[in-house]
Amino acid sequence: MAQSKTDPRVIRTRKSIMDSFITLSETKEFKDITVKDITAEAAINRATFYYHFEDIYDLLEKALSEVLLVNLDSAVYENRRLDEETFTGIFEAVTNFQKAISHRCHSGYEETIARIIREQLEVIFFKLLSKQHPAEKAQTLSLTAVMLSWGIYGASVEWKRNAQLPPEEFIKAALPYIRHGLD
Amino acid sequence: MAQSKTDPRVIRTRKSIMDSFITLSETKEFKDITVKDITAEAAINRATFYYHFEDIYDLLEKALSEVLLVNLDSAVYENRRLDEETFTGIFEAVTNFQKAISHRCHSGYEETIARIIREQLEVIFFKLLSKQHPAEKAQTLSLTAVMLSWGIYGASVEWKRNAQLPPEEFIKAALPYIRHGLD
DNA sequence: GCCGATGTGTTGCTTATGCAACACATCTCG
DNA sequence: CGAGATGTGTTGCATAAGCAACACATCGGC
Repeated sequence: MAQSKTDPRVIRTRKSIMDSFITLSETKEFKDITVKDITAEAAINRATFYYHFEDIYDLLEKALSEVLLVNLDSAVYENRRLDEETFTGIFEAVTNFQKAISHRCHSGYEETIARIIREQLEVIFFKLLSKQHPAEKAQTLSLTAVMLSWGIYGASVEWKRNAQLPPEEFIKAALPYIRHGLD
Repeated sequence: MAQSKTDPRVIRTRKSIMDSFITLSETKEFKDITVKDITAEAAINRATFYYHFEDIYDLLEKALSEVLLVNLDSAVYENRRLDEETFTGIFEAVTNFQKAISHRCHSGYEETIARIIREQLEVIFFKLLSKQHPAEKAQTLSLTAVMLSWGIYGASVEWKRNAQLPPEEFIKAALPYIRHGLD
């Protein structure tokens, strides 16, 4: 509730730029997408791009964060509790995201994407934990969220390496331990 | 080739307003759509609406003209000649248009819509005639276009009244006479 | 009657976006 | 090597779009 509503032009323009970037990324790899490509696709001025984003790496982060955030939010949706179902949904969202972008970033972006995923996971875990344990110290919740995000991300990497099971089966093995720890 | 490119913001905003109007008209009748509805749907400011359109009737005309124009253009597409196929396509576009908006304007707009249709028909006929008879005087071509547009519109009214045949069959009866006159 | 609620246009000022030009960096080709 | 072509970021100024407020009209209910 901090900022008193943002200008609709800003919302439109940012969305247009991000959408164009996602659209282009279905054709080209990230490294082959230029700022000119994006502004041409979005039919906005190049100066306007730099009004909203530092550079194309900034856009990459914000666009991917946004996509992941939407997936995570819809995975959590009504389940405010951090239960097994929510965990499974979150893990599926992460693996879907990884699959979706695996074709588009053949080199050099792995660590960036890893960080994006962990950051978004941390945010959502912190929110869920705060609801579930309102009395707990913020520092404790924050640290727990950090550890969970690293853990889930690590599990998704492991899943990618030898994916015999579907994600929801794969993560099932870990759930009792996570829950036990949480409870 | 007169104006040296229009501002992309203008194109976006006009399109957004017209699209919103068309979208709303799928739910409500024309007479129940307010300027506020449109600007809310389009997420633009009301003052911006009045920057582009006189009032809601102005929008009605421009939006419907645009829709019809697109249909007509795609009906004509590559056939630059005003032959039987083109005529049939144009007639179909008109009847489709009439069908599409017949649910949305229960009262009071019939004459407006009739004029829109005739105006657009006149424009497209004049263009086609000019290509086909470049040597002819503009006044002659213009008058021919006027008469054709009234004629085709009248045929569409007649078709609506007792529509036993599909449009392309219905218009077939008139084609020889039109062609004979044109040739 | 008159009141509040809702819609229409308009206005002055602020802010976001467009545009053209610039300096700089790569890169490629001869 | 040098010259052209392409991409990046930045700047100053022009214009479209946002916002809040206003006056006015219409309508339905008390």
